[in-house]
Amino acid sequence: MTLRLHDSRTATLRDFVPLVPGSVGMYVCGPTVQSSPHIGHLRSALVYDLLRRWLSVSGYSVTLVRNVTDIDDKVLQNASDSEEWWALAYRMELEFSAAYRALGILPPSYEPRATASVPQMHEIIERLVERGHAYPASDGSGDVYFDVTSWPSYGELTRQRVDAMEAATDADPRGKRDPHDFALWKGAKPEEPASAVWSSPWGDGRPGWHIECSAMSRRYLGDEFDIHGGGLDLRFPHHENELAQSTAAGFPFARYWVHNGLVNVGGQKMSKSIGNSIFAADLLASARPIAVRYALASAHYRSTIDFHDGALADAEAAIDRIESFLERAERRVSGTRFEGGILPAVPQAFADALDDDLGVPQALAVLHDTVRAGNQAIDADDVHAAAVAEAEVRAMAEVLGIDPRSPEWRSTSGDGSTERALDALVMRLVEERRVARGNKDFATADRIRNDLSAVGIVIEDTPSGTHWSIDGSR
RNA sequence: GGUGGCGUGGCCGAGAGGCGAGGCAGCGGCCUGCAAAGCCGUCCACACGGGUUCGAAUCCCGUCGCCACCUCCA
Repeated sequence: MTLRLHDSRTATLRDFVPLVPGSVGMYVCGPTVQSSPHIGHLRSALVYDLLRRWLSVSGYSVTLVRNVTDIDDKVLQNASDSEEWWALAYRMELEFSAAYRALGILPPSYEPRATASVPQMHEIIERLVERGHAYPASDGSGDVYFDVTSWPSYGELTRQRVDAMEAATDADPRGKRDPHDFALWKGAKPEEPASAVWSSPWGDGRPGWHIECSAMSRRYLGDEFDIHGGGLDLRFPHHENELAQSTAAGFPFARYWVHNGLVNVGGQKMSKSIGNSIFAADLLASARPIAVRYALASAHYRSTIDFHDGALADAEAAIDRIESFLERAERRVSGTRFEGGILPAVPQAFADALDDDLGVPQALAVLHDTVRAGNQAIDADDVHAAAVAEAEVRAMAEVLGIDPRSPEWRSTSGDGSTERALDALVMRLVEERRVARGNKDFATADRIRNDLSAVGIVIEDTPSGTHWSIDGSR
């Protein structure tokens, strides 16, 4: 089975056929670095991280470009006397990078900033003006607009007709010929800082929002590329406008359009006015990052996630189950002839699930089924089957970025000396408890177990001895 | 007004004409000194009303409810 993706432009599932066999060029709309990252930004970046990982595991060489919009009305608005817009943008960019890293989102191949591609934007605008699809505003503002009436297929991405669209209420029509025309270039205004002004063939100014993505996708991926991704809320107007300006300029542009669902909180869209936004920093402080990742990844990428209390607890429980199986399997398999001898591979059903429009929920079901089968094998003392299940679970978890045994989620104390010291201390208590249990002194045995539990160390008695672990949810 | 989506067991969340996804929680059992972990069993759901069909959660019609987008939100 080959990968099938839901293409928003055609609203159908389509077999994925790359432009160049063996490689994939993928452009994802990144954040406008105007304020701190929230749960929705994380979900979006995570979706494309999962797609990218699966494409890579499937044998493609993936070039992932995720832009940073570092110049924009809101960036300018949120700047202050004590912090210039570019300083704010960079501070926020660092926050985004930290949040992505914490969630195990792999860095994109390239992460271009809009302000670094202004000449490439000019090139596209020039082509549009030459071809009669864009015009400088007649009011002398220095604005340059895309002429939607000159482009009959405008609206194709969202299947809307221009004449049926609501007229823009907030936008200042200024020198537009049609209220639906959108800005490619915005003439400089006296109140805006000189640092946010670039010269252009149409006068000093700054980029419109949409043009940057057309310019940067082309710069890094070419006139035509495979996949364009972004949040569902960007479909219109942002992606519609990108598509219009790039194709009107003569470029084939994206072959597949992928849109991820949004994150609601308490049944409502997050918004500043309601004050229900969940910021990345708070979220990551409230649970293990691996559990946050699981929680955000476990619903299908196109569905809306209604984030609620308990979502993280569910995810913690699921991760714990995977983790305890892997620890259990590792203990049983190590020292046997199967240790390290099984080539890690994902089960076919798992691959089929991900090939079917990135069916993470079904893929997780396969992972959990394999965990159960592995536990059964351990109970039945079938070491070979246990080792196979262990290798499969790790392979699957690695694809999804939720392998609790992977170095990215392990403590980062470096040389392991802290772990060794702690292990020595705990094992002394475990030995003390073993002796007490041997003497039927269960009061002492239980006291030791309770004391350890009070500091977050869990004791388990198994046929192969007593094991301890740290309760990660604490 | 236009475009699109959703309603599944106590909760989360897949599926899309017949063979009970999965996770969490609960209950019963096995195991255990007691636990924990694990295993087994149990809890047989698809908004409502019609229809099509041998058979519908799935297709069709209608109704109700919820949501998103319609010019600078991931």
